[in-house]
Amino acid sequence: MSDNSKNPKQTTKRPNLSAEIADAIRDAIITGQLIVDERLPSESELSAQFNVSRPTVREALKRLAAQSLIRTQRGASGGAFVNRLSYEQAYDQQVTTATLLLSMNGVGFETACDARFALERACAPLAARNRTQHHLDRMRSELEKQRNAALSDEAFCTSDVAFHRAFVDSACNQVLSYQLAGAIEAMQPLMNMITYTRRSREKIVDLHDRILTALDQGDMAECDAALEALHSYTVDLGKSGR
Amino acid sequence: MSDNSKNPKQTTKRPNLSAEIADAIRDAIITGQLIVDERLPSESELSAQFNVSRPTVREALKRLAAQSLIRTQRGASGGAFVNRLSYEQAYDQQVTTATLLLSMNGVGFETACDARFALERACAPLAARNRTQHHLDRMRSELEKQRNAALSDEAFCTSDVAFHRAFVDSACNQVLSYQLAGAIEAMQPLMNMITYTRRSREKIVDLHDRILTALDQGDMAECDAALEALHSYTVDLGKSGR
DNA sequence: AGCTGATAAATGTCTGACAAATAAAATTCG
DNA sequence: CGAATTTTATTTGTCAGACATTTATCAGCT
Repeated sequence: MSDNSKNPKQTTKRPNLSAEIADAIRDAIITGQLIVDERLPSESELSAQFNVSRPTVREALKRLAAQSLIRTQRGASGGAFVNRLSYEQAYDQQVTTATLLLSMNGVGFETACDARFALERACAPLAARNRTQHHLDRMRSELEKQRNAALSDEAFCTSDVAFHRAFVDSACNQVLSYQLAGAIEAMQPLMNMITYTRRSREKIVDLHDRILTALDQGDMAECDAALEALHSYTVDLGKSGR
Repeated sequence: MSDNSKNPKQTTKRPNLSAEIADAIRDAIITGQLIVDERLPSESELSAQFNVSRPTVREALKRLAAQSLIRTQRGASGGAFVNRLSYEQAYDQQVTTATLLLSMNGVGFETACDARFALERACAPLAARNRTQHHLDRMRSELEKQRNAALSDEAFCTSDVAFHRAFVDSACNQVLSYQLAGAIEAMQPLMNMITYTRRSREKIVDLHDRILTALDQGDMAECDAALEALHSYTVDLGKSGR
């Protein structure tokens, strides 16, 4: 790792040192050569190792920081540390990425909707088995909000998302919750924008109630059926708008 | 946007200009103030606008580049452009993030497995409806590979992943394919490491065959049953190893 | 008109410096 | 001797200016 800069274009004529360095460090983290909370060499040491200037190293480190792979700390015994990727940070990235994918690639409403409900229905069996009173309470609380006719459209939507998030969380599977963060949160604006003028809150609240009741009783078939009904209703709303 | 540097600590004592600038630009992209393929101001102009130096601006831009939000181009009429986030780029990030989440947070084998198969089973209805001959051929081709007893463990696993990827893709829903990239690819090493010594290839191939046959016939119930069987078998393998 | 070379604009990189934060060591005082 | 305080060293954050490299554009020549 000392003289890798002697030969000018060793691999594939890369005019992008900071990206190269970032990739090298990223690989070291992914393969486990650098473990969580381990401190990277200081910027000066890294610039010496890679034979580049400090600004270049810094650009590489910022790339990694943007992915939450490292965190930095100033001062003596400060530096860059391998970051334990938290679910919260991963959620945010997931939501950002999913939002952009939807808005930038002209994904059709029905496609997004199909994906969203397919994923959510995947949670039903686990949710029926693992849900706790805490989850049921969260969902019931949101449902009460939604019954209030004075609620603004925006607040109704937020509560809608919270309801479905609680449902997903009730599967008690962090991986699933993470994976669905994008599907649920990113599609809120999309679905909201398309359906909020025509939807019947009453019907949605009824379906939410069916879901909650089914979950309470551990009836995963009924739960799935209610989700499917919500799916159909939403898709129909989308179609009628075109 | 001109004198935002006059008051030293306007919001929350942030000693991190490059992060602040990156967030500002990111927001502009997400909210649609900057649209795809639009060119950002040059680094010099940005440093003037934000009243910071060019290296600081560059660090901000590298953060965005790391998330594939922008791309840069050298030369006259070059610069930073808002990037159309492609599914391919999103796949990579998804897989990287999911891999790290699993390895860094001590996710149990069963939890990961439950999530993985729940998500994959979510594809079954859509797959049964939308699969094309192309997808079936891809899966059949992988299945043939897997029947070859001379195949190395590693190659068998790669083919296994390719088989499931083809299955997911057969739902013909890009959003779903994107969401499942992490679930399928990131868990390969995990599942492989745990089960490869004890699993029966024959049994797995049989189950793959059931899945493929069911998909061919559009029998989504049978397809789901086969996936559930594969799920149970995998979980059992994990349990017996503990 | 078509090709060629100069020009300008932009990113990529380097050097060197200073500011700010922070922990550890050194010092001072009770 | 022990505790509080000051100093010091280390490291990241920021700045300024410079040069290298790439690339589109345009002037000029054949």
